[in-house]
Amino acid sequence: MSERFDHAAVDARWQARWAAEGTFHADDASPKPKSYVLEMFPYPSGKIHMGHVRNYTMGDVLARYRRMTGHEVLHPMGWDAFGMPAENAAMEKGVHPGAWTYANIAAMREALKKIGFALDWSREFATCDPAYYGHEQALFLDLYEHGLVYRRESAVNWDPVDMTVLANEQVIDGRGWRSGALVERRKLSQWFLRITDFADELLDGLKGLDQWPEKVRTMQENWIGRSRGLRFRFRLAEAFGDHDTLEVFTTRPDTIFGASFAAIAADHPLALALAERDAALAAFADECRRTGTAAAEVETQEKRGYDTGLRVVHPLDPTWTLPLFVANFVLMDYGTGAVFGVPAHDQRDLDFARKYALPVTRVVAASADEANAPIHDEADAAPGILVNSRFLNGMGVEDAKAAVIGRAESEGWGQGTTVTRLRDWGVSRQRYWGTPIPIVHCAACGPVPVPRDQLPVVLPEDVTFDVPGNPLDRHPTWAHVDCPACGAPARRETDTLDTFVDSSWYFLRFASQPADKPFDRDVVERWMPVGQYIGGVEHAILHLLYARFWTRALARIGKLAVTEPFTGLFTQGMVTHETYRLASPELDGPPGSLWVAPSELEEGADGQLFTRLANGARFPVKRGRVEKMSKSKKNVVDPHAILAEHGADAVRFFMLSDSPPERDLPWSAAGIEGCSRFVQRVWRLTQGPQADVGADRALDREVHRAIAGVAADIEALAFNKAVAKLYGLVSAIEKAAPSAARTAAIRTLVLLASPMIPHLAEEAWAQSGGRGADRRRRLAGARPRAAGGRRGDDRHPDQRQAARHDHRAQGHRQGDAGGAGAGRREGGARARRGRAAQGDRGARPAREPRRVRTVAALALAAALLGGCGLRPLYAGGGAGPVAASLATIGVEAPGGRSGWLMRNALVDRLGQGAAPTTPRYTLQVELDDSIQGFGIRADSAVTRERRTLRARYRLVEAGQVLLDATAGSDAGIDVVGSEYSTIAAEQTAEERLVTAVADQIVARLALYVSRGGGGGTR
RNA sequence: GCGGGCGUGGCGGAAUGGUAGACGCAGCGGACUCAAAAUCCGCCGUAGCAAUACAUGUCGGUUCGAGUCCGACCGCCCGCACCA
Repeated sequence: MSERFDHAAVDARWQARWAAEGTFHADDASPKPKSYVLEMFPYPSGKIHMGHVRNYTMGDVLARYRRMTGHEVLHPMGWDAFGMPAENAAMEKGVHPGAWTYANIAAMREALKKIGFALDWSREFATCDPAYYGHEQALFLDLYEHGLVYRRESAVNWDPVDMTVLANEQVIDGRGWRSGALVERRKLSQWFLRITDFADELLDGLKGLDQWPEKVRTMQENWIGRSRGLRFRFRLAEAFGDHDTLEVFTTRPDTIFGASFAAIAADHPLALALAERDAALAAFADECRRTGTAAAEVETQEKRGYDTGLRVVHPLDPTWTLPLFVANFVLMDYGTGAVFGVPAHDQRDLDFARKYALPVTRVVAASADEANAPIHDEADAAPGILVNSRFLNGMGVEDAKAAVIGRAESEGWGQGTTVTRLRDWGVSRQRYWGTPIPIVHCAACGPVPVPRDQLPVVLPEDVTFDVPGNPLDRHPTWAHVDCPACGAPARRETDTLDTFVDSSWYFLRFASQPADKPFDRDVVERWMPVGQYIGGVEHAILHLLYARFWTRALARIGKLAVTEPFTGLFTQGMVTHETYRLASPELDGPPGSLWVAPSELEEGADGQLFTRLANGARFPVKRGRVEKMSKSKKNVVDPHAILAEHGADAVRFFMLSDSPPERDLPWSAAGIEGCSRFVQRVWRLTQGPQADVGADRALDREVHRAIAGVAADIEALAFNKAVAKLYGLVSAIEKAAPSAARTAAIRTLVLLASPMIPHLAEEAWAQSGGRGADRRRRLAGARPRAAGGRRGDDRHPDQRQAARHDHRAQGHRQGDAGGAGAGRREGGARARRGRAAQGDRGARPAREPRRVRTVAALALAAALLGGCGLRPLYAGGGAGPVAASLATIGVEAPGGRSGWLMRNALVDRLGQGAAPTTPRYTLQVELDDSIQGFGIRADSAVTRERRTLRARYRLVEAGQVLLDATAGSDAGIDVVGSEYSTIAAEQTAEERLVTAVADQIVARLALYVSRGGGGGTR
């Protein structure tokens, strides 16, 4: 027997059934808790690559897991279909961008279906469909009508290769993010979205995104770059043309008496005006512009300036003037494009001052005594008190800032303000393959919105790409329309929207897609926000910031109540692969042609790698670094071939194995083979001999441990750990003799592994369904057992148990004990911050109320005790006689974890900060700790463990035993509630048991002591 | 320069402050087989016959106990970068 798992047949069978039965359709009207799991939708380049497979597998495991734990899951897929590659293909191959795109979509859709993702394909759409972008045009007009869209002439980043404008976010090191070409500056009339209006909101909103990676939040914070300071005007000593003042911005108004020069950017209006009369200045400014963007080595660039000869008047002393420079380090884009320099406290200003022999005056010092401590080559940025600063002397830096701002405002020469690095979002693109901007330009009326009933403005099909530039511009008829306002001949806007607009709201359209409007608000609000969003960290700023902005903009204009679109964000690592190069010193020179693809490798008997050249000769190959898969390095592995060979389940499993999901995953042939073996092992278990009778307590424990561990790991998106636990469970089952317990364990294994290897799981489940007690027909659509019935008490079973324990133990520190336990668990939860996969409404608050309820239960227990007439034995408080006696007891506990916990618990309860140095009494404690499994095995669902801790303790004085007694407690651990119900770690139970037993012991000791020590030993 | 992250076997990586190296890969030995594939069993940080000792980048500290917490340093990765 031991037939091998036939992945080709099984994969196809279940994929067809899931599609036919609509297994993964999300029901908007479901009463179940909603869970929206989303992976960043792909650009339809034509091929799926391993990065896609990894990304979507992670989301899929989570979606399937959520479905099994009783959630109504929305897990959609679509296509980010506008963009330049389609136009490039049109230029290179002569195909229409639309035809190219849709062909790619078809190919990629089939590929994704072969991996068996639990997607709701009924919601699929492509952003290049007028049925999508028409609604986008409507939303654009909504924003336009609310003043969040405007048009202005502006210097733009022009990509000369792609012949389009780029947003600041798309310029990387002075180059286009896609083409890599050096970006030029041009003046164009552009449409802008007022994202800067939302800078504060977007920044402040980050604080609430505690399930986002810290790194991404920091990147967005830095990108928005908010700084507070003073904006004020210098008066020019002599006016120049229209210019009689100069506005500057500073974050250090406190240092204003340390100013020794003012400087403006080469593009500053005043600099431009001056340059018209001064050829040398014009030349200098040109030079600044040239080096301005291109220089990556900005840090090393020399600080240079050009003295304009003008002087500005110090705002706090009309007799004091400063020279005005044009300087290469001043940016027109930030603040006002003008600064004043304080050399003593800013390195850049110091370098500049040294070069041009400007005065350096210290105005902040550690103390008044050091007011004239010299500044050498390093500016002093340390905080301190103000010196050499007239009315500011003696103030702290913050006080001085406030004082200067206050004075500026009262005297009217400046005001406190906030400046951000963030610019408004330029969305105009001179491209064909994008969403047409729904505006008509009329000579008489100006820009006029296209009336709603004329939307969508559809792209013309008959376009040519034989010459560079925008085909819409040169289309013979498309742009020529009558003005919607006055009827006169007018011209359509021929720019299209940045494709980042398309991806700024697609998650809303997934949640609701009526034909007549962008989305149905009620339905969207049922699903949103996305509970878990998964994608690459390369979108940390652009896409994620724009999507947050767009969502907030819709909220501001009253279209939506949601402000943050993504509650949980996870950024997964890349799939990498070893690289291989021809090993030849003489060929080491020119890069590019030396890479060897893995498929071209052969391995010699000695382990040496080589490749066959065209003439059949062997050529040695050396291993290179492990790098991101890329065509240029030839280290790409095509998912199609791997899927065909190993099947979807093995590939999925590999994507989750070994590396933590946030880190890079090195692809290896050996690794995927290992996963194939695992799939076959699981299959063999399901096909092997089964037994109907017989218990196996040890195996039960392994199963329970696996259920708890796998569930917790999936929740935390720690897939590699869940995989390891499944391996462990498989090993344990393989080693166990046939029994009813083992048969049940195999069924549990299938359930546990089903989110990862769904095809095998469905097949095995269907096979066993005929004989098992549970006749659910479709595993993927399975409802969790008893999920509804357990909602009434979402505390962990252990905690219910704990409450009973404390009741029994009659402890006097119940609150402490319970509180400490809860606090520890919370700490652990925090440690996994940002990964806890519980962003959906309803799920997240579980932790807090749980703790509150536990504490409340303990308080109730204490109150009941009081009502029974029992009074605390420590009536005298910490200074009472009982307490004093207890404090003289030295504790001897056994080693090991339980021993230490017990000793600490006792020392704590005996009122000792630490063990007494000269104990009068000795408390000897022995511990007996055991765990037993028990439970109802009938449907393998309800099974419990019981952990028991017993202590024998003796109180000894000078070798004489005064008291010899036992204490004990136990905890039930309800291991299987539904397939995935979580149990607390057995260690947690241990800690609670220790505290309970310690309470008993101390209570007994206190009773003994309070009775004067008589009363015998029992 | 600023911000963030990370240093654990041959490799990917485990480890609520509690037996470091789970699990996988690679490797070694064995079983089955005419042989191979597949599968199964065992070994697998370093040194040592062994008992044992030493081991989580380095040096300190906190703790009964530190890979984990704190401080300093070294190294690597990522992001931003003349931001006034």
